[in-house]
Amino acid sequence: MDKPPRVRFAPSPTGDLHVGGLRTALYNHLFARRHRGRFILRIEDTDRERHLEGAAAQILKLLRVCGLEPDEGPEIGGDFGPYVQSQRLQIYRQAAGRLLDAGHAYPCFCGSRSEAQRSEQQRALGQGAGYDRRCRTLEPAQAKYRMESEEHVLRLKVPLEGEIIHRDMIRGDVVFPLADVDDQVIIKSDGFPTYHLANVVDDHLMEITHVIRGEEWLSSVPKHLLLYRYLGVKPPEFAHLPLILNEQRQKLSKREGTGSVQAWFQRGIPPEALINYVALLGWHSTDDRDVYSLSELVDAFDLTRVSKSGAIFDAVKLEWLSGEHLRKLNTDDLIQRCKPFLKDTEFSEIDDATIQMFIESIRNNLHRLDQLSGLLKPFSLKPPPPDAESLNWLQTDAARRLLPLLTNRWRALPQPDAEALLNIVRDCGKETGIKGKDLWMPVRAALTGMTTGPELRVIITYLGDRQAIDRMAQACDLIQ
RNA sequence: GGCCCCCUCGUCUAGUGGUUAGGACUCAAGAUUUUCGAUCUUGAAACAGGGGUUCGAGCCCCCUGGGGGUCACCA
Repeated sequence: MDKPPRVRFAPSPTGDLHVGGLRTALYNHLFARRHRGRFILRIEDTDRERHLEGAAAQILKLLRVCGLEPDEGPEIGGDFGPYVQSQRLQIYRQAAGRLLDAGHAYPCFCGSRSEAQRSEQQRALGQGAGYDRRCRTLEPAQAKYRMESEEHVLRLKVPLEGEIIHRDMIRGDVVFPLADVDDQVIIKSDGFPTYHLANVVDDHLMEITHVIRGEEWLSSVPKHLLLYRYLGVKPPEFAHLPLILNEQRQKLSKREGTGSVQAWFQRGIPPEALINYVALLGWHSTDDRDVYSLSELVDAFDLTRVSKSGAIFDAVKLEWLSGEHLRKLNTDDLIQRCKPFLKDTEFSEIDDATIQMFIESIRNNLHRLDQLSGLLKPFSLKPPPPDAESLNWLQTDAARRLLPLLTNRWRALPQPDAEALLNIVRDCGKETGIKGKDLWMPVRAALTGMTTGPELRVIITYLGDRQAIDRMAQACDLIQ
């Protein structure tokens, strides 16, 4: 690469960041870092109706949480600002004006409603969709006159024949017959540009060298290429990423629970895991690796190795990866990340040392931080009544023999710490010939009312001998 | 429907003319563990179909089939 590349992530602020957007941002970021280029954030807010207050700030925040800090963008600055399209309207109008003067665009007075009806009719007839180009042949003088007083849009004058060849970094050459390309609106009647115009103008002005975006844009490439041509500028390189799909193999939307980045964070998937997972959706190195940190991704990433086919989002594998990352975190970091998920539990006030003890006892079981309260239930100081399975264990013959015996010996202990208590369990096991599950499950059930959970030693240590002995006694009463 | 893209285990993928088609998730079995996780070992599981080209095709070409995207004054 001769010059350092400049790439951008250009979301529209219409809601949450979704996982498709996150992956697009990630690939752009990886490409920029890999080639020592610049990663730019640009907000494409040309749709005034769908615009959502605060969405842009939220997107930036989430990118930062993921470690994808832009080099330029709103709130950040840079030499090519402003980075918000609604602040660049003058620029688009000028560009559109030049297109109009050069005869590559024309005003259209047809109005949106009648056009929508027409499109539907045409589609019903099996014709190519799109505008019927009624205004394309208006007298220039007359058109100009009407523009003064009538509401209108500006349309791109697409050649009626010929073809346009697009060379894609991922897909190779793609040929589009121009006869199938609509006379796209480039300036709306409210004076705002459409995506196509604003996008092309900005990518040029911001000196974007590589456009890396989702495949849903592939079919509008001819419009964009035409725009570059008519504006007299060299188009950037393009890479169209395969789509991320839901189980129905359709484009994943942010409306679906699995599609929302924020929803995953709320469930306690660490950002590094989401990044890692999403990186693997459409890209893989030649080695057999799956677990990557962001910086390892930067080293390994290669845009030309991105695959062409859509990838189904698999929450199960994401959660596995999440567990892997959670386990890799250093303890202090993990403690801090756990705290928000402890907030509404009975453990909200406990100290870091205890949290650490908790975490270490369940670390291997943890896939999402929102599992914390469930996993920690055995430590509860106000346990619910024993569950069905525990009850079964408490009613075994082994339990009936064991529990009273244990309780009495525990009571008799001068220094009843966890280790001493457990030694008694072992001793009783030997004496009675009860071993394995038969030995330990009744104890666990008596102590926690559950049949799963962390090591008993840790639980007893936390509960304290008093509490432990009391619970044993209660269990004995229960099975009498 | 037009145009465009895509097609290797259930899922994500490795593979660029000669491979027992590899890995990961999931699943199953075994081991280990005071339970469940976790861990280790083993196993099940795929080249959409049909024609070519070639000594030889998952890899190249064509057709069929299937999936998807797009056809807005939304991005």
